[in-house]
Amino acid sequence: MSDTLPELPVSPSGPIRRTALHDTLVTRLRDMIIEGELAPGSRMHESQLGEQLGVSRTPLREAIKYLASEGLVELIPSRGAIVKRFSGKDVHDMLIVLKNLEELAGSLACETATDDDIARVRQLHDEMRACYDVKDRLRYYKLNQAIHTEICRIADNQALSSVQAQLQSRLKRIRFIGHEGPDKWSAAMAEHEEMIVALEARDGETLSKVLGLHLLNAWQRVKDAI
Amino acid sequence: MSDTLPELPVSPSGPIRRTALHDTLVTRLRDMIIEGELAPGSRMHESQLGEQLGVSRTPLREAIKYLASEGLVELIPSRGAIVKRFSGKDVHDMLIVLKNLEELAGSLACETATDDDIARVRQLHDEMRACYDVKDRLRYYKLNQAIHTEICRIADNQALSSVQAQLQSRLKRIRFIGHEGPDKWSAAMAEHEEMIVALEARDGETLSKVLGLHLLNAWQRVKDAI
DNA sequence: CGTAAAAATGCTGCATACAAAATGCAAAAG
DNA sequence: CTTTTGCATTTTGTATGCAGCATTTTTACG
Repeated sequence: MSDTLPELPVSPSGPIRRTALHDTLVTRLRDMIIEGELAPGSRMHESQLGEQLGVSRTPLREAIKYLASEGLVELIPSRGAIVKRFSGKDVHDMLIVLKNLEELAGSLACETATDDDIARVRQLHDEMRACYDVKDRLRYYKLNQAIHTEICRIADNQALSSVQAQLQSRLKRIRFIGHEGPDKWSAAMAEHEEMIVALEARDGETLSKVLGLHLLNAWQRVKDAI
Repeated sequence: MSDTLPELPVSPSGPIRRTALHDTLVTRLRDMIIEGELAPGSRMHESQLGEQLGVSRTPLREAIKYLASEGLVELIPSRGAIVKRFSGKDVHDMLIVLKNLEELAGSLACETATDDDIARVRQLHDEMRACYDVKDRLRYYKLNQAIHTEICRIADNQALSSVQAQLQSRLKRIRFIGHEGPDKWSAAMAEHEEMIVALEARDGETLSKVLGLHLLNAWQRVKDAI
C-alpha cells in the first residue's frame, strides 16, 4: 500500500523533489482524516476541498481514490466519497489482526535485527519514555507508532510492513483522540519497557508475547473512545 | 483494498446497473494484471490503454491510482505507472504473512461458523475435488481461492478479510501461472481434505495448523514459478 | 394545510484541452 | 568515433467544460 514511511531525511544531494503533488495530496488528506479535520461520515466535496487545498478536482479525485483503496474513504457511486466511519467491532477486528501481525514482526525482528537496528529502537524508546515522563502525549503517540513501525521494518518483510502500516493508518485517528487515563498509560509504558528488553536480548518468543499482550490491551485502552 | 469480493451473485432484482464504471475498470485492469495480459515491469500507457478499453484517461488514471494503493502497480512520478514486479523474496514474505492471517482465520472461523457456513465450504470443497479429479486447473484454482476467502468471511472479521484479499490479489498472478506438478498438486488437495474435516469438526486448533502448513507448503509449490 | 409532483440547483462522473516534463534523435563539438 | 547539447515528439499532470444523476426547493392539487 505504498509504504507510508515517515518522511525521513530526503536524500541530501538527491534529485531535487520534482512533482510530488499526488503524494502531497494523499498525505495531506490522510492527515486531515486522522486528525479529525475531516469528520468520519462527512462527505468530501470535491470543489470545496479542491479550492481549500488550491488544486483542481482531477488530482484531488485521484488522491481520494487512492485513500479509498487504503480503506480510509468510502466511495458511493454518483454520490462521491465520505470519510469512513469505523464501528467498535471494526476497531476490535483491526486490533486482533494487528496483534497477529506484530507478534509475527516481533519474532522475525529478533532474528534479523542488527545491533544498529536495536540501538535505533532503544533510542526511540528512550525518547518516548522521556515524553511519557513529561506527559507529552502527542510526541509520545508519534514515537509509539514509530517504534512499532520500526520493528516491522527490522523484520525485513515488505508485505508485513505494508499491511501493518495500512491497519495502523486506519487506527491512527482512534488512537489520536483516545486519551487513555494515567493508569492505562502507565501500563502501556510498562509493556514497552518489556518490549525493548526482549528485543535487546533478541528473545523473539518473549517479544512476540509482549507485543501480543500490548495489542490485546490496546483494545481495553481505546474502546471507550469509540 | 475495499473488499474485492468475488463477483458473486449480483442481487438478482437489485438496483439495475448503478454507475459502476470505476469498479468495472479497476476489476478489468486487475484481471489484466493477474492474467499476465499486462506484463510485470511493463509501463501502462494511459492513452493506449484508454483507447483499448474505450474510456478516456481520467477514469483510467483513477483506477490506476486505486490499484497502486492496492500494491499491484507502482507509480513513478512524471513517468507513469508500471505493473509491479514481485521478487521471490516478496512472494515469500507475502506467503509468510498470509500464513499467519489464515491461521487466525481458521481459529476464528471454527468459533463463528454456522452449519450453513460449513455446508457452503463443504460444497466448494467437493466441487474443487471434482475439478482436481478431472484436472480442471482453472476452476480448481478459482474454487481454491473461494474456499480461503470464504473461511475469512466466516471468521467475521472485516479487517482480516480485507487484508487477506489484498495479499491474495497480489499473489494471484504467481499462482495463476504456477503449474505445480501432479505430486505437489495432490499434496495440496490432501491438505484441503484435512482442512474441511477440521472445519466440520469445528476444531480450530487443527484447522489453524493445517492452514499454516498449507501456506508454508505453498512456497515450495510456487517458488519455481518466479 | 399537507402531500406529491416537478422544476431548479448542485454535485459527481467522464471527456477534452492545455501545460509541463521526459524521452528519443540528430547534429555538432571534442 | 564518442559524447554532449539542443530540438522535436511523446507522455504525463492538471485544469476546465459538459452531461447525467441526486437532492432540494418550489408549486400545484387534494
